[in-house]
Amino acid sequence: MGRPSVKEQRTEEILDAFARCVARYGLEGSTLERIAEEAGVQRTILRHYIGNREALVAALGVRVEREFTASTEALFEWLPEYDRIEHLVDALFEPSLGTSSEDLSVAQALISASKLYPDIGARLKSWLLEFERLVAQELSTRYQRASPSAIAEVSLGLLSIYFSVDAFSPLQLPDSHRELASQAAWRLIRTLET
Amino acid sequence: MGRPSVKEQRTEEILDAFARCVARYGLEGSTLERIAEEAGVQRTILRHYIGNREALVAALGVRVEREFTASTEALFEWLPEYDRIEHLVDALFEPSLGTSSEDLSVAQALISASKLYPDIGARLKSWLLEFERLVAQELSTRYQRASPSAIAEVSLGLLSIYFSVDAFSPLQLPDSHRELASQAAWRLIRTLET
DNA sequence: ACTTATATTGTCAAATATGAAAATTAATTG
DNA sequence: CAATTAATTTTCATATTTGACAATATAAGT
Repeated sequence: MGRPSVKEQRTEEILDAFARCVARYGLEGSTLERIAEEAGVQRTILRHYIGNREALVAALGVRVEREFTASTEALFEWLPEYDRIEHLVDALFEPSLGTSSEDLSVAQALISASKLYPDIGARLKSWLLEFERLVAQELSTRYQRASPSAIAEVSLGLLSIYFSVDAFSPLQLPDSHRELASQAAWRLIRTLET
Repeated sequence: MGRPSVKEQRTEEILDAFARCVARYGLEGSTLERIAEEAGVQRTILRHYIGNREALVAALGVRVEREFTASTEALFEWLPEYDRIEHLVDALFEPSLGTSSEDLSVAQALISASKLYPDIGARLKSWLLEFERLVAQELSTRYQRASPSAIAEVSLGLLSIYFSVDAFSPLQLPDSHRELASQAAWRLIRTLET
């Protein structure tokens, strides 16, 4: 009995708003006021449902790892049976396919801040390593004769290029940059042939 | 006559401290108090020599562009006559050669914040494009038969990998990651052969 | 209608961050 | 040492941020 709880939804809304703020203002720039405004609620609501700033940051860390891991795995699940790598590269470099650009901004901001929040750093690290592992798996399935170290090098390079496209995006480089990045990724992948 | 001015040195010290804070706490997380403490002066000193927060941020932008551009060009000046690309890659991926890791953290933080500070964004953009231009120049001197687009792709890929090594560094990935990144860079470069 | 559990709003105090100016101290030159 | 110029410290006001709790409103079940 009693009034039905909206704790789940509110918590989601709040952490979503928090993530959007982090993408825009960075972690330290995301004040409780801003988060509340972004979520369209009073500031005291944040405290009521989640807790103080420390608790909010911790909750964001947990949520981000969960979401990112899920969407990364969803991406690989979604890959069709054939031309998997082609689809993967398209998803990584096509604007607004796969992981959203905002997510990567959040990831960057949290990685930079992970010296102050080691727990978040650990979570993002495990997400990233899993991402790398999935890419490597994909590559070694296609390029069975490639050595493990070659696979590791290309996987890392691929992810690096992928991340950089987003890291540079606030600079409003010409659109051609995204295409160049995609081509660079393919260059790297092709080094695994024969 | 009168007491000798230390404006130059103080200004340097303050902006250095500011940069260190930005690397650690991000731009929004760098309060005047923290910067002052990092510089070992009173907060009012910042105001006296540079101005309010807005002026400080603007000054940091100017300084960062100047410093980064200078050290990037110094790097290319420093390259010997032969094996220039080998030395360049070493400089980029060897820890603590060339541009310091802290500088790149500052660059990342400022790039993320450049939506709020368009002027800083423009400065970093021009630095980055110059960096890319220099790399491209180096590559096309060595690989004269490579097409301009191939050169552009590899230059961008190279810088992306370079930046990512630093972007990921707070995660304390195994040391092997740096080596993998370097190898990935070489893989990319070798695609320009013949 | 009453109870109950929860949502939502309101209020206050403390801590921190910023802005601005006045007052003081220190080094140099004549 | 006196004058001068600039460095440094002191002080005050204001705005923002955060924390904590009280008070009220709302939607269920009985």
